[in-house]
Amino acid sequence: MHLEVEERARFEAAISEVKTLSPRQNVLTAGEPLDHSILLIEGFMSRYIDRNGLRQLVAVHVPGDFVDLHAFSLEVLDHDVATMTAATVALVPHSELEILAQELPKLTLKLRFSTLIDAAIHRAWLFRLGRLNAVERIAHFISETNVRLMSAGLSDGRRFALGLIQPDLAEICGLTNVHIYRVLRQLREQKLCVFRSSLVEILDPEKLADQGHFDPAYLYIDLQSTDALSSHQRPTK
Amino acid sequence: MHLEVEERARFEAAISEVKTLSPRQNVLTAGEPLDHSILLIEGFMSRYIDRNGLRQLVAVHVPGDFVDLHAFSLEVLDHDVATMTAATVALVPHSELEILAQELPKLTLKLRFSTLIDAAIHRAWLFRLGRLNAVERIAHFISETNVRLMSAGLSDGRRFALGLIQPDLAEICGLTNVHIYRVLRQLREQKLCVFRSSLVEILDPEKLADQGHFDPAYLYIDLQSTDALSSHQRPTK
DNA sequence: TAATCGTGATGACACAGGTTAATTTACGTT
DNA sequence: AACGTAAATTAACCTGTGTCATCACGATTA
Repeated sequence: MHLEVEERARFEAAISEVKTLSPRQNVLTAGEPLDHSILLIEGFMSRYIDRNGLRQLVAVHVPGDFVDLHAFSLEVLDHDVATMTAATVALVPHSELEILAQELPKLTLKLRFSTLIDAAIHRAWLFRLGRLNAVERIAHFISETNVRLMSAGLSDGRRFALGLIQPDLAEICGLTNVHIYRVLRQLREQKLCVFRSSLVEILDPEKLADQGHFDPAYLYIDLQSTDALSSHQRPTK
Repeated sequence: MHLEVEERARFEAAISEVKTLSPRQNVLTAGEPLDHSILLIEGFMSRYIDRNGLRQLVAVHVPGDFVDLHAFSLEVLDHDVATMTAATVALVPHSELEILAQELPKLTLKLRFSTLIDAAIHRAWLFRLGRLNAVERIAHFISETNVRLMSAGLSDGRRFALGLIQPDLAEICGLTNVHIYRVLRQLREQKLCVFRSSLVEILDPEKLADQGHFDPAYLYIDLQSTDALSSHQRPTK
């Protein structure tokens, strides 16, 4: 998301607190009332639905993402939020967002746009779960994550660090962890990609995207200006 | 969605055209630029992703829904839109929505809220596809639709008209139409619900919701004020 | 050093749901 | 009334993924 100098300054001033979170930590629970939203600065976080012990991830967040901007209007979330890796987050009070909305209508538009992309990603995930088989689902997810991380300056298009383990992939793709293992082995043997918890290596990005029926259009990424919201927090690369 | 008298009047004035659409008609295609949004007044519509002939529904719309309000900010859609039954729709130019947003900030909030609920429904669908088996998926979908139609005054909680056929259910639930038939038969035999294209009859709403792990919280329906946006177009209830 | 625990790696087996194909029913059109 | 087409219904068979159980490995912790 590209911010003007003034917008960025004003936005940073709205941050009430910067926190470090430990990995695998529950951060928000469905139903609790919220008065602030979380901007992810470093690390990976997830949003998931847990009903009767059945867990389904509904989003994976990368640095630069607003994790729960939708809580601003909903007031109460319909899902839980957790860290996947250690993470650094900035908290922005809803009261500040309200003021920001009045002062900088253009920034508000950009924020709304980001929640709409969040929904577009939901839809791509629906397609993934509804119509792709196990190998295709993983291929789709890795391709999507690769593009999002490229846009955040955290992937060169072939290699990136990702804090996810096999059971995470299972909860993302609606599969069991035993089967995730089979799929990863297959992708390795086909020389499409190698997934290790700490590092993902894509050997053939194009074939992988093909296999996952992946087309990045729904991410609405302007490939000209790929600086993430948080890029000022890290050495821009 | 509850609108004040002034809001409703102003909103109706923003409508540029009311159209009747025939059933099973494609209305919008992914990627085409849009300058207006569609409010569904009567009938049922769907949004779906079609990639390489694989079709997955990502939303079903009931009267009172804004079908593509998100197009207002995205400008281009990531999915197609079609009618399921014959339908009446109102077109609202984005330019009018822009003006509306400035004149009536409260209405804008309400509209944003409705796009957030749209996303919350996406998430419930993700859970459905990722974690429920065939019978549970159908039970979940029918329970959800029942609640939404109740809120629109189009279901009494046990019976409602729905223009969906078995292949639609397949594209909603990520199954094949052959298997949909098996599931519907099972639900019939278990005396939970009877699905006919023209009429859905829920014999045991509570058991059906249980079976589908359905909890309506994510619909954010205020059971006190259940008038739909379009309710002024029809005799209420 | 041992003990514990989370993660990854495997195999054997079971079954939910897909595939294919055929038949029947419903419905709109001429 | 006759026709064509799409939907519903059904059966036989197959396969992708789940289930269950075990083992190996490395990282913590006692």
